[in-house]
Amino acid sequence: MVFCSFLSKRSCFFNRGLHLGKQFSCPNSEDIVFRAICVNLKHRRWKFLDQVFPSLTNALVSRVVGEFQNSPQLALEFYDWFGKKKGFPLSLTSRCALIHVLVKSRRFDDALSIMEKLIHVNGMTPMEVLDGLLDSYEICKSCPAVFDALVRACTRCGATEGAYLVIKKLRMEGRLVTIHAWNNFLSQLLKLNEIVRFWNMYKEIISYGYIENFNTFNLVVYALCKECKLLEAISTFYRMLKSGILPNIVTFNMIIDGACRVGGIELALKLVEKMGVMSENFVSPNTVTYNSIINGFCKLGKVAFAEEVLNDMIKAGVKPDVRSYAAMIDGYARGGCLEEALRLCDEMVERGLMPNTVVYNSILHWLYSEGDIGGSSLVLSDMIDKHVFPDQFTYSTLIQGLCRNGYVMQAFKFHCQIMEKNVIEDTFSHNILINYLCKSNDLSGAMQLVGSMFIRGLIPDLVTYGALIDGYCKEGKLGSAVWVYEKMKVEKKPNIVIYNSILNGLCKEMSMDAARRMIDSLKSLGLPDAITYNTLINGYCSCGNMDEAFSLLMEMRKVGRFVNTVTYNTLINFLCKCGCIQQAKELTKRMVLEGLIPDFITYTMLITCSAKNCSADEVIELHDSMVLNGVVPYQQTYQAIVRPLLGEENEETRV
DNA sequence: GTAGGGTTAG
Repeated sequence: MVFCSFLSKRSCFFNRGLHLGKQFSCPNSEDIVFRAICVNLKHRRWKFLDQVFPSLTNALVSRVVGEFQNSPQLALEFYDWFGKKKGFPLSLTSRCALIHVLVKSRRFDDALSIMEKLIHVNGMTPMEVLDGLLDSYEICKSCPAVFDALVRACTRCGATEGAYLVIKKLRMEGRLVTIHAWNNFLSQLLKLNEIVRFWNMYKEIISYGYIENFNTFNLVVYALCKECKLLEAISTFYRMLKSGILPNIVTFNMIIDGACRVGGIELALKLVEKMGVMSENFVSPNTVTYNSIINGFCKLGKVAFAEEVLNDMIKAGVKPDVRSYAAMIDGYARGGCLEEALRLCDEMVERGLMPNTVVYNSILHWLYSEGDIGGSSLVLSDMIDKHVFPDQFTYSTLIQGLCRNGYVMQAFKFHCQIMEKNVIEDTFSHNILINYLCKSNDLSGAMQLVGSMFIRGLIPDLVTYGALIDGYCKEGKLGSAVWVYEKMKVEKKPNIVIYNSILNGLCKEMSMDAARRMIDSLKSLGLPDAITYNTLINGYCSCGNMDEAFSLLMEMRKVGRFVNTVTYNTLINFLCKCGCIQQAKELTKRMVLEGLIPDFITYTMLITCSAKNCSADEVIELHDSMVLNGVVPYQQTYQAIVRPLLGEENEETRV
């Protein structure tokens, strides 16, 4: 050590020595450089290090990093200093040496960022990084946590497959990653919404004999809630308690939010109430808890209740945030109460909360839905004035708003503008326009837009393909639809929406046998939904095969959950078209008995048909009986048909 | 680690 410090104090001498060392290939020259670097690095004498830089080799870098394994900060600074130099690239081994040092000293974030750089910037595969770490493992006397860190790095930079390969290879070498690494991997799968894979992995973990920890349990609860399997989520909660693991606020919130999503707000409220007892008084509701409940009420259209929850929240000392207000503002706007929504905007500002992009997007969306172009323009200018930045949602909301209100040219112009600015990152805006073109029978225009998506590096998704397939089917070009379907199938797994469109195509060209076969195979996959059945019913009705249509209705009743208002409307529509008003009325009665309330379409169909086939009194009687059954008369139909039939003295009372 | 807003189907 004395010798080293002597050298460092005389750097000129050292430099000369180094020169000589090179000439005479002195066997100790690397040692000398190494010692010198160590001493000077200890004192952060970067200028000195700059001078010796030309003599550095990868082997030396690894040695220095190893030497500083107990001073990871210095090792890292050395690494960063080296990174700024232009010379030779650092070998994988030197980088891995540093990773080992950082992990051993529990500086995980630094280790992770180096590994992420290796994968992202240097383009290495996770397996190559793993090989580097394995090669240097013994030399660095590293610890197994380094492999957990690699798995974490992979999941963080989206290399999910790589993460799994790493785990698998380690397993084959007899090295097991810990449950923490698996948890990271599982968490990544949930973020990607890969639920099927999540459960496969989970089974694999359990089969290896790992003991689930707190995080594993929370992930399982989260996965179950995502799948709306609320009871199973709750039973996992109890399994957690049995294993001696106390659930935390996140566990509760996931279940409460899950309950709200399936409309089980009462259960959610009960859970909030019992939270204290169930957690041995460790857990109490936080902002997330209240926001889930608020959102639950808002989605049910009960915004006034949500406001009460907000007041309870404040009373309980939990501060509402922008999300609390965003949910209620969206709730009011969704229900057409824009004024109430704007009132809440003022209220949140008074509470010191500024409306953000989400709040503006929501108001914009519902204003456009109402056709209030003027209002949405004002909101948009306000958004710009207040420097609230638009995002992907804003762009697609504007494009859809312009399209659905007839400003198609402006929508395309706006789309081009934002494309030029390169701010479009997702498929929504394209999908909206493609869908619009498909609906206007401009399939070639739609295909062109798909082409421009590819050019921009945007990969068409199921919605894009769905719009095209549906467009072709509606045009009666089943061949083209199938062509798109085949193209899509290479990359994506079709969903029920796609199948429904194809089914509709088959029905349109009256290939009812093929349609029936299709629904049967969909059934074996457990895929059909209400729309599948309704499409087939509509198909049977269109070919005049009412027997098959009604026997399908029976079949649907047996299955249970698929019969809805549309099912009845389809059948009633065809009975009306055939002039069978009596049967149509009978069917409407049946519909009401099943607890389904006829909507404005049912009302219009029946009134129009009875006006053609029955006496004025019968039409009025039909109107009255429907109103008694809770039907809200469709004003346009009422004004055009029913009202003129009423005597003057009755007019006022019935409106 | 959990909560908000936008696209497809009869």
